[in-house]
Amino acid sequence: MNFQQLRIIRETVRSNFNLTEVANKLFTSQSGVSKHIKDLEDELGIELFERKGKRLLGMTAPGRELAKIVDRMLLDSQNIKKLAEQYSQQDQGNLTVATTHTQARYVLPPIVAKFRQQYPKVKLHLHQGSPQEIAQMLLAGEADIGIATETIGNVEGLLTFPFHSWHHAVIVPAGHALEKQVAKLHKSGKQLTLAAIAAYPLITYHSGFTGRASIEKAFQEAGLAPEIVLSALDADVIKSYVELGMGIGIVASMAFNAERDLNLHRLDCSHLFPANLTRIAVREGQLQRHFADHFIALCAPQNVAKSD
Amino acid sequence: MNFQQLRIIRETVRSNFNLTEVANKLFTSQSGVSKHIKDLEDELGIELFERKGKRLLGMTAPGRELAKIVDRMLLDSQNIKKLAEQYSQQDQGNLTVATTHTQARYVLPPIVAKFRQQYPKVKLHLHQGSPQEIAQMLLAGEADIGIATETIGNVEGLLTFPFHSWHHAVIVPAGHALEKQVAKLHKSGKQLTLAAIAAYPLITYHSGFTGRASIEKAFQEAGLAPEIVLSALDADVIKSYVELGMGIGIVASMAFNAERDLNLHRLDCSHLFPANLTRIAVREGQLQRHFADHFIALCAPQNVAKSD
DNA sequence: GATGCTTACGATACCCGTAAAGATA
DNA sequence: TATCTTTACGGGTATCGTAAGCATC
Repeated sequence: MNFQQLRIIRETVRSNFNLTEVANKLFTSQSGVSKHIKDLEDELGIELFERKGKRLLGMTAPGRELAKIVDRMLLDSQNIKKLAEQYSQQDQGNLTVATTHTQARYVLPPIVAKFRQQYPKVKLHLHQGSPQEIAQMLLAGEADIGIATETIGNVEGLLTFPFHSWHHAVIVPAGHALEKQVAKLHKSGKQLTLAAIAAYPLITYHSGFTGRASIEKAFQEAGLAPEIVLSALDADVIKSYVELGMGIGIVASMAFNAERDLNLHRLDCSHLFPANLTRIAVREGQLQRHFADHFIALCAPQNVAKSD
Repeated sequence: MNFQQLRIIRETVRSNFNLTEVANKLFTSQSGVSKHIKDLEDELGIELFERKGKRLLGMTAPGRELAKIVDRMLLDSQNIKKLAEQYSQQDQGNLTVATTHTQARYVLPPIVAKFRQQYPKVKLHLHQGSPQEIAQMLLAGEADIGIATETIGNVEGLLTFPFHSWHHAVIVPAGHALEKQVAKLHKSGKQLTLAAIAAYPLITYHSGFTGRASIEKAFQEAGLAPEIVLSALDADVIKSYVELGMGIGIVASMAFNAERDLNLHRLDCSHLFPANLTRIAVREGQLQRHFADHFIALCAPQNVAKSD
């Protein structure tokens, strides 16, 4: 048994049992991959993979159990390397943060700026993706820290803790009818309603992103079925189309900047949609460079711009 | 990094940083050991061992942390082998039980007999040692199951659960004065006292064995300092000297067999000494063959002979 | 002087990649 | 036929053990 064999086992699972792909990912030859698997199976005296003729289709029962252990071992092997870097190059190295557009664009900048000041020699990698992709990157060891709002909370193998809580807000073109409506309501001591919002065509996030689920839930519970004319990955795109007059937008409230978004106005609706909790996630059992812990420490409340 | 290097790191710690010894233990050459350590240190870019000139004296801080991870990895590598055996040879293999004389001689026989019936192809290895040695064997992976009474409960890295609870008993030569004394006490509804026992020279276990600590504690709390004229590792030895009239014995009550020990009588003293809890221990994180789990299951209360 | 670690060097075994053959869709 | 896996084989590399050199006690 050697590490190359273990890497091959892990990569075979990840690559859906296509050994050619495994060879490419690990920068080695197909034949070597094949032989390594055979050698390991011979050494252990058990079949690890289900085969139909020469094709691999999946794992056997012992194979699945072995894969779990292999994952742990390779994680530990990574931990050894991280440990060594920790001591040999105190404040140097790489930190990969996987996050969504919203966080990267509107929440993380001040934190990243502070971090760079403290660790000028650390190379920061900011990866953008969906919450699912972020979880995958963490589990595969491709990212050190993940930050996302949905789903990330209950992924097996991840350790998460709260980062910050925020609300959605409605954005409208300056002078929009809804804006006047809100002004009137305020005078009589009332607030904006979901029904009033649902009367207009909406532009908001793709499902799975930035609290889209909580928006849908709020409307559904109110018995409303608003027309969502456009969905996008990020608030910048949404704002562009709101400016064009295609509809009113629902975005994370911190995505609105009064100084820059001169053609838009923000309407508070923290009473309409439930608060969203953005979480920080790391892979369970993975050793973190000390500056990674420091990055997480920087994500304390006082460094997060108030958005409501 | 390869497994041989990891094995060498682990063995170096275990062998007190004597590389010659490491080489012998791992059946390889000194020079190879030396080179492997150097290679690993070079690869990681850190010193793992404290050196004085050419001698290794101990570990550096990163070395100590690395050793922990290495232990985990090698444990997992063992787990992979166990897993493979599990599937390739269902009911074959080896089971090493480390225990003390008392358990091996008076408690385990019926359990071992049942086990052999169920798994005739499993080779059982019964290792005897002190509780400390038992813990060491478990932690080093040399034994699968440990059974002992003292200290084993709070050893880091071991998982323990209760096996059975038992009391000490006093044994005396047939017709001994203490025996008559007890008979009298019984008639007036009274019981044997510690003071009555302490009046005679005592023969019991070595300290660290079979509840010796709880015996001492009981006397001490009663303000008594009995004379222990002989201490031994096991009840058989103790009984021999009690028969010779050297003193009265205090042994685990299950060590007395009325049918065999015709020259001795047992006096109940479950009210004088606290109960002793014998525990079963396994190494934390170590995969167990399924017949090992079965062995533990056999240690259920109904299979343990009542001793009080 | 005895023990213990390191370095040098030659033999061996292992790992890798190319190429050809066989199997599957 | 195109894709994929296995087997065979030659070249290269890494590992191992012997032996010599050199510290430490």
